[in-house]
Amino acid sequence: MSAPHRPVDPQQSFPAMEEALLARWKDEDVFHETIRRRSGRPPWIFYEGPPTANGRPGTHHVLARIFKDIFPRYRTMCGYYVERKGGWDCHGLPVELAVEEQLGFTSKDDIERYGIAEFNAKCRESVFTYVEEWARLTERIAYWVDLDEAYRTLDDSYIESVWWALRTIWDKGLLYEGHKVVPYCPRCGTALSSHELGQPGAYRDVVDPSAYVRLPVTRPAGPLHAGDELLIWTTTPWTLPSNAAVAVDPDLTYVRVRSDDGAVFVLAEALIERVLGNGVDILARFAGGDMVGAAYEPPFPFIPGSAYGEKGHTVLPADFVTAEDGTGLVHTALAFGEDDYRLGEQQGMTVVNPVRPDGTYDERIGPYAGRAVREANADLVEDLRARGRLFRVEDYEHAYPHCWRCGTPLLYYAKPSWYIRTSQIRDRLLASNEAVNWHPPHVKHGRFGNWLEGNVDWALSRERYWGTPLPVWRCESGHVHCVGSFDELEELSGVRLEDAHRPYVDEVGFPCAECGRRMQRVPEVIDVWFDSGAMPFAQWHAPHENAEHFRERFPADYVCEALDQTRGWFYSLLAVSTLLFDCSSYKNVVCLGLILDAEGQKMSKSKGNVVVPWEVLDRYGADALRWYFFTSKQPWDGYRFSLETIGEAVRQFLLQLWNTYGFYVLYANANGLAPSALPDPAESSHELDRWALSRLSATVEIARERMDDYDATAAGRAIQAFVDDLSNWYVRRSRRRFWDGDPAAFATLRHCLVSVVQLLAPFTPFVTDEIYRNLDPDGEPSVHLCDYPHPTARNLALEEAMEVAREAVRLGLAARGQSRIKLRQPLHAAAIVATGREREAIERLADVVREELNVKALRFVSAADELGQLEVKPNYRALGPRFGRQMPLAAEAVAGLDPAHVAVALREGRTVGVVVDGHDHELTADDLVVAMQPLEGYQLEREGSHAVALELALDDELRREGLAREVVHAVQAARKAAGLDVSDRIALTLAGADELLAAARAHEPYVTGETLTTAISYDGAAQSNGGSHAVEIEGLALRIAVARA
RNA sequence: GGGCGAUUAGCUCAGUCGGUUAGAGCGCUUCUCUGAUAAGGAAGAGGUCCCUGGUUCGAGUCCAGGAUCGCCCA
Repeated sequence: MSAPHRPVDPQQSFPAMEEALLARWKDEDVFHETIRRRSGRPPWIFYEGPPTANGRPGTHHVLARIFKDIFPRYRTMCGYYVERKGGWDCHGLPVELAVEEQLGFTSKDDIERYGIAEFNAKCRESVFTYVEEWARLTERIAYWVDLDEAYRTLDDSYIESVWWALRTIWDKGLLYEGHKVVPYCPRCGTALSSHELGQPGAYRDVVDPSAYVRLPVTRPAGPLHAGDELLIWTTTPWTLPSNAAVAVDPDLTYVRVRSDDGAVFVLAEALIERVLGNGVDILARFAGGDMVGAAYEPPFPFIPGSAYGEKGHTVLPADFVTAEDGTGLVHTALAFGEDDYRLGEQQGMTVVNPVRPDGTYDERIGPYAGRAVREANADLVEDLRARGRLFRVEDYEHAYPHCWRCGTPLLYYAKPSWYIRTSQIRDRLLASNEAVNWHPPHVKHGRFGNWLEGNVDWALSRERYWGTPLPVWRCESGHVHCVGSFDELEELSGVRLEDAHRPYVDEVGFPCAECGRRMQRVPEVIDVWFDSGAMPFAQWHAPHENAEHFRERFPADYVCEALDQTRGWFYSLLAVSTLLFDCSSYKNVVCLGLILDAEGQKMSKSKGNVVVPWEVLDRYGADALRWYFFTSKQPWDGYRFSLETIGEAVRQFLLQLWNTYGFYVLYANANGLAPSALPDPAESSHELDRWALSRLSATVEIARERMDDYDATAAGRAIQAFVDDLSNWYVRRSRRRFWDGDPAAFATLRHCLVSVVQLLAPFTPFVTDEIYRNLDPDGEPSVHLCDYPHPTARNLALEEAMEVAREAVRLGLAARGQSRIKLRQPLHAAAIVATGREREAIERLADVVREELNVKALRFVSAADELGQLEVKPNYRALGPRFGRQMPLAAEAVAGLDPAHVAVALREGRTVGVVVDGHDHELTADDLVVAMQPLEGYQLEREGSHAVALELALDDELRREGLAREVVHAVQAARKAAGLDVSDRIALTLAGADELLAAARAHEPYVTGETLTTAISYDGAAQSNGGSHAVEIEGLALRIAVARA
């Protein structure tokens, strides 16, 4: 008889098993088969948010990728057709920076000298530096995604789709060139989008000099006198050479005050004390509006007031001035602040920007020309001091934005730039968001919703090289045209693009349709976030190709990324699709939290606390890592991650599952029971079997319900709870049936195990497939080709009854523990306090309870005062609403009742009367809780109204039986020490104390049966045999010899 | 400075509609069981449910204010 199942190694290395399964999946093409099986079924759409492969994948990428994996797997098993097209984000500054670093470049000039074509060729290579490690990790963690068919944002087809999108937006009048003050990186030579400002590490605390500067009035207005000094405050001294005006709040109260040294300062009244201290002499009070028009001497002489127009170096009214900090008079440098720029626009002033794109002053700033602006701060302040123009300087610590890639402090800087007028469709963005199901839900109207509320136009252009070129052509007369396809460009120019990137696309020109002059592409490329936001259609080259294909796959049912993508991909997806299709690209989204180290510190290379995913995978395997991420907590709360916590996940769950499976295989093989020989588990009449199936069905219900709601955590925990029930209750209580070869027990356990691995397959795809293939050799080739289990009929009464019985067992075992009488020693009876349904439940499962407690009989005690004293308490939940503020009085009245009377009355279905505050009330069984108070000296365990007591008296018969069990225990140990298999038959020889031998004789069928003994002797002849074992049982000697029969 | 979230045992986390003895796992101590054995069971130690105030008969749970941490924004 060959064994029905491959033997299970209890010491199985999970990583080794996983490697073997990876090879089999590859051979059998299981992933694609799971999709092929569902072709023609309803689609369920998943979009992959593209990572960039120019950096190594880290643990946080593993987190994202397994959450991208689990729900598509689940939906596939549920019968949906779930394609999983991978993707790579290829463009953008990170790539350029890596190449610049490699080539030792420090500025854009270096790139231009090197050649854009050559530079972009390097970028193209660099994008995929780590693509193999990404692919290897992706496969190793069993993220089933099609990387062979992955979309790549650098492909010309992808770019053409992006062009189509931009052209469509252009046609709607939502693409425009504007001049705005933008955060600008002087090193990278480009503006940063607001999402880039949102990258981790963008805002850092820095200390800048904050200067109070004196500006003498040269032409007074209103109450001002010539020579009065306007006090202004700035935290960016480098903008002072560009001072164009001073802004005041026309309605705020300002004062002229005389200071100690005789100077007259002008500032807001509310800020006198903060700026000047106490005891100043107020000369005049007036509204800010009164000062408007006054002219002053600027802090630096480099740029004359006239350069800004008529209003240069005068006092202007503005709506953004507050008396919160500073002086109430705001230094205004038109090119370097959004408010400043807007004010200049309103006042018809000319913007003068003496700062070069590389962040240095130009020749207009005399001695400072060529210097990096922020580095000049200190010298500028000294310069002011030397000329008596500095009132005070202090260190000012504030969070200041930095370039998220190169770390350079940004400048706010007026630049021409291309925008998408997203602010105009703000309401549509909000409406799109309304339709999205967010996990966790608070993101929807919290972080993300608030962000949409404050939507500003999308700064789209980048003055860089490696990116999707902005398809806008402009002629010398300023006419502009946006191109929507390569065909269109070819028609216009006669040139077919072979590479849509710079510099090739820059070389294509054509005559202007309006004036006939040559049109040339504008130099900018676009924000990479627009690339990724365009992936729903661009991944298919829609609409130029596959338009229908795309429509069938839009929008996505599911996307998942880390929480930091709220303003990244989640926004770009929503914005692009709302601009084009007026709806969101995704219906359900899961946000993942941050991964911290074991101490709660953010993982970073500089701290050296990064856990490399490979370490975990090599030591514990992918299933362990996946299980930890799925079930340890809600994924958006973030993780405290360490190797140790993963080890716990293995011990807690995977080993328990593995042992239960190993147990099945061991005994199914020992009994030669093949799956085909087993009965239908649903036919079993055994209570434990029916209980297990009902619990299984309950678990299936929860798992499906939670997985449908994208809650892997609760689903996984429910499955784990079932595995625990299976292992620590079903198997434990059924062991006898397994070694007796009861087919119903095997059928039940096998069905439960197979169902469990089907439920778990999306979570831990390796161990589940290993188990499935061995338990169901005639079934599907892989568990991943199975259908997700469906719930069957529950038996709620039985589930409840088992709860009650287990509670009785728990209490009984606790009493055992207290009594110090070993569990191997049988006792006469356990007395259980239970009435009504609870008593029925325990009677129904009496065998289970008796065996577990090792007692001969169960005795029920309905009049519970036999075991302890009754106590009656109010049921607050029921009585609280009824009595309200008189609840304490009611509780008092209840406490005054006679518990014995109450118990009798309630058992007989009568009500109990109480008087509360002079009024009569009737209380029913629901209104009262009858509990036990144990009497002194009883061996009793109680909890609430439940109690179990053990009868401790032993007689000779019980004692003999206890000794017989000790003998069996010793023989089993001897069998094991002799290296016998569990099914080997033996010849057994016993010798030693008469009392032990008598006990064994008295229970000989039991002893021989338990130990698979075919021949037993008590003559001690085995003493001469080398295989003899000497043990001591309760002080009595026993010698045991076993030999294979 | 603003928004969002978190704070429960030494650690990791549950805690439903507000209900009166706040739980689990890990770790620790003691015992026990064992034909799954690096598993299982019992007992013990371990708690200012972040703080303060409020609502309520009753608050870990609801409200307000504050603290600390994290993320996002300015």
